[in-house]
Amino acid sequence: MSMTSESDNRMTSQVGVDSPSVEEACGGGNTGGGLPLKKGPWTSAEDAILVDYVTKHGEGNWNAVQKHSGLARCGKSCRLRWANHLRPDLKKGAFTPEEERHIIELHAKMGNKWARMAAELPGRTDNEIKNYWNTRIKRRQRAGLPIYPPDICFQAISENKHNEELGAFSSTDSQYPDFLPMNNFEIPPVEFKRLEFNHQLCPPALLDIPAGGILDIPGRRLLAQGLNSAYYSRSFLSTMHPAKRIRGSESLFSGLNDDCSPSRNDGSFATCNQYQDDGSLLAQSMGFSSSFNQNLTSDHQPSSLSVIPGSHAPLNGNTSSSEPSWAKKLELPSLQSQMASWGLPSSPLPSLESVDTLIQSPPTEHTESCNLSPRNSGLLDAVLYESQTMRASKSILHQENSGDVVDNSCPDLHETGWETYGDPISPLGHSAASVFSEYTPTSGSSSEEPQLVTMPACKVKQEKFDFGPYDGKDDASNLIFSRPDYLLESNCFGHMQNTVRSIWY
DNA sequence: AAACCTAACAACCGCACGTAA
DNA sequence: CTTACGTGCGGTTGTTAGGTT
Repeated sequence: MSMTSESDNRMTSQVGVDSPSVEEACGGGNTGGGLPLKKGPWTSAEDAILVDYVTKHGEGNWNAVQKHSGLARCGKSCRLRWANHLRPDLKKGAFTPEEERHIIELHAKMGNKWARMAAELPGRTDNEIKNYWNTRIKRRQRAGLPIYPPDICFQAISENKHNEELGAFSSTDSQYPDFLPMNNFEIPPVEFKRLEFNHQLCPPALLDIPAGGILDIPGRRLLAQGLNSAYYSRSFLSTMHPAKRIRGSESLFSGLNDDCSPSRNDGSFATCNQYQDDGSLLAQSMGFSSSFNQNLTSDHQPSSLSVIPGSHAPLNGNTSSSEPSWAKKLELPSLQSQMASWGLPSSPLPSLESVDTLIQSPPTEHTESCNLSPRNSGLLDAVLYESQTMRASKSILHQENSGDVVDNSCPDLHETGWETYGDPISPLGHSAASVFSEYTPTSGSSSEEPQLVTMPACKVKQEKFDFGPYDGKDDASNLIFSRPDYLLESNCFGHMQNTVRSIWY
């Protein structure tokens, strides 16, 4: 409470009791007899009053605190103060390494569920954890480091595979009581090497995975982002490279329609020069928009598009009334939330909804009948869920692969799956590109300046990324670790664990 | 010494949900 | 069934201290 004490005098002078928006700030606006409510830091005197009151009357009914104690604070503020500072069971001081590790695991599991995380960290508050996490994100953002340690990704996917083999799925957290061994704080080292932004290593390559050969998209996305991108959370992404964010779906998709030639059929990339410095171009150049072009020729209007089997969205861009409830709001870990946001069958932006027509979403029946739901589940659950979803979607596509609706070759199926996570509202283009251009390790020596990587018909700016020394080799063994598909091969994990040198911590 | 930057912390704000009237 | 209220949660902003330039 040193801070409170120190601020006592200051606060009494600085924080007046005449704050104009107090009533709005505290829902209900209970001023208890018209006493103006105070805002700002608490004084020790106020703390004492609150502690005394709670000691006598217990927690709850916070608005009564102000009424009965004369404290010029709204109930909301009282609750917050008590919960975050005055509770006797609070643990003060910095997080221990064990706690930090636990937070990371919990965040991978739960996402920004601070309260739930706090429930698993005795003596810690949601606010504390949130502040810690946000600070940590900033720090790692600045350092260009991934947010989640690779072993968490490995663990998640390994368990995914294991559970698939067992055929046991559960959406409950208790499924993973020991999500990661607490004593396994040491991360296998990852040696990042230069990765040429070769379009053969771009999503087309990622997507050219034999049908049914390996895990479905979620795992690949997981690793693509978890291992290669430092940008997992939407908020994180939204603040990191504003200039690269997709400015608007309108521009993106009008661009796709108007400016991008349907060039995917020959494996090349569309010409979209106007998006050169935009995530949409990156997204296109990464190929995620490629199957848009399968359906979207330059003279296609959205209304002329067909409904992809399994899609909830009518292709005229109207919001689907049958949008599955889980699609409306997903509560996913930061790893997941980014992914999931890309994959939402319906995006919050109406203008994006035309995308929905191109994004294959799981049939409602399937969703409803599925035991797995990304809501309130953790990373693994979401992975499993999405894997199932993708499988179901693939199945549907296979069944209806007549060519009228979707002209699918096997790779296209994968591409469709990849697109499923391609909600342009979230910076998929950015993140997808980030996997290969921004956050794929590049040579320290050769990347002093942003690199322009020439691709068929478009250029992608490759940002400097310093992952440490680079030995100058571009051999496949170096590159392969950047390939999520490789990472998902069932036998790769052990090798990976032994080979990679972490840039974590 | 001043300006600037960053981390850590505290608190506010708006929204959502549950419940009682 | 509707509404108001209480509460919880997550996002965001503001403040301060310490370090760096």
